[in-house]
Amino acid sequence: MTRNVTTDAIRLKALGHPVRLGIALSLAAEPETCACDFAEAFDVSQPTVSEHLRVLREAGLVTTKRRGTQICYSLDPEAVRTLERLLGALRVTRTRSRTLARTP
Amino acid sequence: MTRNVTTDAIRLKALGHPVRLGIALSLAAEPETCACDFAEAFDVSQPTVSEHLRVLREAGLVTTKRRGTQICYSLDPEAVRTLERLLGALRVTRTRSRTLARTP
DNA sequence: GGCCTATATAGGCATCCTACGATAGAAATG
DNA sequence: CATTTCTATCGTAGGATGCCTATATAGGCC
Repeated sequence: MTRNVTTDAIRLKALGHPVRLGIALSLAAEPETCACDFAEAFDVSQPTVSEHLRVLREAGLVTTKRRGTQICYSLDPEAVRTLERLLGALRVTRTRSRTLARTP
Repeated sequence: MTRNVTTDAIRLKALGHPVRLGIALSLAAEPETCACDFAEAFDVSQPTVSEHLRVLREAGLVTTKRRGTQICYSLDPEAVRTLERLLGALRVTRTRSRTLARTP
């Protein structure tokens, strides 16, 4: 129950950027995508993509695999599952506090 | 399918802070909590809590209801559901691109 | 109105983010 | 080894974030 709020927050923050979220969604549909494919897809420079990938990597959201000169990125399914569980914990479990319910 | 990536990113970013994520988790367990209860719970000043609540509010993650002098916050179940769907979209749908699979 | 409680806003300051161009590193290829 | 390709890192500038104290605002109560 006492989940690691800090780790979760780091991962949510990592996904909390349009480019990085777009990269993650793209990786869900197409695993093992090379870094070079993202620069053109999201209209940012190569160093910027590399930086965003670094954030995702350090958050533990993606894994890498070198394939020749290029480096392929994939989503870490375990990390995604962890976030899904977190979102599940955000589902409201009670409709209203009984103490507050008495107050008009 | 062309979901609003920007809105999703804003919400993920809003949750991507330990205090705000803590507030959200707290609200899931105890809806309609007054703002004043968070300051002591998270060991930050009242204006800081107010600022964090503003971020959650502007992200559409929480709703407010005035009760006398105090303002009670609740999670917006619809926003949570939206994020759950987003996380679902992050589940890897294919194991490997066939094109890439041929490359050693 | 005057006072109290709860919340929001303003101002200030330090830190972090994000973008870029330039450059360095790593692997394949000639 | 030299070159090419792909990726990462460096350096930096502008803006955003997060925290505080001080102050303003809103509602209830006497």
